[in-house]
Amino acid sequence: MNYLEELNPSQREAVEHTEGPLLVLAGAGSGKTRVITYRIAYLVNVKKIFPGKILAVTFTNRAAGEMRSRVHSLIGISHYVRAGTFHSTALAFLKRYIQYTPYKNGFSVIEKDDRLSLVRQVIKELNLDSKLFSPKKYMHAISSYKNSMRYIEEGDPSDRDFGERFWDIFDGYSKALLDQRLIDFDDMLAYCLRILLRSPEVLEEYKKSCEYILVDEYQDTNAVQFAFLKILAGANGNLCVVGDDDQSIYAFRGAEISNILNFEKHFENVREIKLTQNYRSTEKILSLANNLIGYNFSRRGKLLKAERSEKGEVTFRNFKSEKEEADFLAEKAYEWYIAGRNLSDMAVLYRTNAQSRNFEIALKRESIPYKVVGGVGFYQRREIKDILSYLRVLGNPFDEISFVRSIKTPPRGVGDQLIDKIKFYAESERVDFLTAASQVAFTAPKRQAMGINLFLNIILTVNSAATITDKVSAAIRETKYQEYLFATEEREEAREREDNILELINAAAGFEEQYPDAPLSDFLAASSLTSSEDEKTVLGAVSLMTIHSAKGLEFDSVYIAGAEEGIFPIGSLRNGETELEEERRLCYVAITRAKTYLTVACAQSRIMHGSRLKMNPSRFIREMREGMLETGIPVFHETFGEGFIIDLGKETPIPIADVMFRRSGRKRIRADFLKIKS
DNA sequence: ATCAGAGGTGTTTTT
DNA sequence: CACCTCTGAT
Repeated sequence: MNYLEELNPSQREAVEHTEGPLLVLAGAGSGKTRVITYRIAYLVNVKKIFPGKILAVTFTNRAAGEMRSRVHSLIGISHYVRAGTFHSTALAFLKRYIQYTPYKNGFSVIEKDDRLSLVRQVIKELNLDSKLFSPKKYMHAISSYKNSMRYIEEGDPSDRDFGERFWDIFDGYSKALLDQRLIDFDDMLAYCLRILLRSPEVLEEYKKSCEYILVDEYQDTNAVQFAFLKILAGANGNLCVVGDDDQSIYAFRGAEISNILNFEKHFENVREIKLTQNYRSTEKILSLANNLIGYNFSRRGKLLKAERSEKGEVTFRNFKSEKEEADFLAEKAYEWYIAGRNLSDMAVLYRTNAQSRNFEIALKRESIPYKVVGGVGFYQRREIKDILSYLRVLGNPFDEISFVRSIKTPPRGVGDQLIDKIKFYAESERVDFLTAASQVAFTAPKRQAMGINLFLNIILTVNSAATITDKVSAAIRETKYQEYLFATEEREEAREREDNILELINAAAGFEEQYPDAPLSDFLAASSLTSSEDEKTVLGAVSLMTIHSAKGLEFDSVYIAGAEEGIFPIGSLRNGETELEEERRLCYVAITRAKTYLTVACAQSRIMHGSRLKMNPSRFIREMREGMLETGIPVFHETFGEGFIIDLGKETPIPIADVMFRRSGRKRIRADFLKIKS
């Protein structure tokens, strides 16, 4: 087994320690994926474990795919190794044990946007004012509740934590899901766990296929995911979790950093291994990362050591405006390109998606190829949802949202009133929407009946197409979707959307190639589980993305944009320190994406919410540069008084107000105070 | 039934 | 600024 030689001693230990709970604290760039894949290979090849007894879980499909292909190249066959996201794993489980769910006749997956419309609908039906009862907030509350153990145990319904009408809305939403045979993202895991908790025979059986569990990005697990692992592995199980507490950036979505901080309290005889040798970044970059993260208190503590010997290059820039910030990047990208380097080795990272705009404009102007990664995902695009709604309604004719969407787009004379009739019929006769539609068409006036029949004919034609790919093509063709696009949208917009729907045909073909006999519902489920996170960076183009989407990636040159108070850290920190620490971890993630070159940029002013605001450099700049203030010259800062010029030489000086950064003593200045209208 | 325009609202990150 | 919803006109 010569590949063990390709590992350093700690990595090797992590690979070879196969029995009992194992916590691998893997710093950024320390060969985390390598450990997981080699470990699987070791289990199969050396320990002779049947691959079907191994379960590997990650958070993104991209990571799961990568893992599969790397395992494949190590051991040849990877068919029986199950590597997937928590959600795809849960979905596969539910498919297998569907008789244990309330969805014995099948279900389809409801996506985020549709969940929101459903909540909105429920709020409306309860005659509540959507201004007072913000659908977004309630959606979020429902989601948090479903990600808690109270929900799994169907906790105390008198619980009023979420406010007066929460339970009304929650019940309405739950009923709608059940009626429409829909399952949401949170329920995938919730139902899965409920079954495991309540049906010992299922647990017994399923456990056999999970004798060796590996978890990637363990710091991002939430309470339900933790419970899932716990019940499968038990206190002494062969559970190997790999993660980095310093890279926990998903608390807002329920991730519990305590899962990794207190791992050894939940399991017995835990072996802990730290991976601190960094193979990615140069020394200068790592020292910035180490300095910065040292300001956090809630962490296990570790120092990354650079294995690369090159010094690397770190630059701080302070620009007049967001425009200059973008122009500078465009210039840098041009130089990079002229120097014969690959633009895909370069990335711009920002805190919020909205920041991409200026960079897009600047790069477009200079004709530099770029790719905005993330943002609105492919399957969230309107045109894609429009076409897929036809397939979805075929897959699940009880799905009201997909039914409504498909029957009214493109418009064909079926309006809200007619749709209400169909809904009413479906409800009173307890039939699905397609049946209801055809029934209503009999009694409706000619004109209305024509619209419905037009729609039903399209559905029939799509249904009779043999393959999934053909179904997609049929939906596009029969709805005359392209014509519709060019009739209603600007040329360029329509062209782009057209490209996307053609890409959808490719996606379907690709899916069928990979899973030749999979039913339509599998394709639809896969599309629901595919997020913008899974999009790849493009060869020969600069990548633009949020720091969240950059997790797990690396680039030779990284440009961190908008390092300003109010942006990064973001200006809405409610729980003070806890959230600030998460922002700091986010910054740590951003820095550690860089291999050789790192630029941190801030602007003195920027347009936000429509008006130009004065901005101040992020405290993170100060923190990461700690110990590098060789020649700090005191200076008067117009807003905050005494401060320092910390950046000397060719760069524009960065004035930093001392009061902003003093760690002890005076109270922290609130971020919204920092936004001063000019 | 459909669309255009006004007005109001909020704005982090996403499996 | 950008999005969404609601309204009123066609």
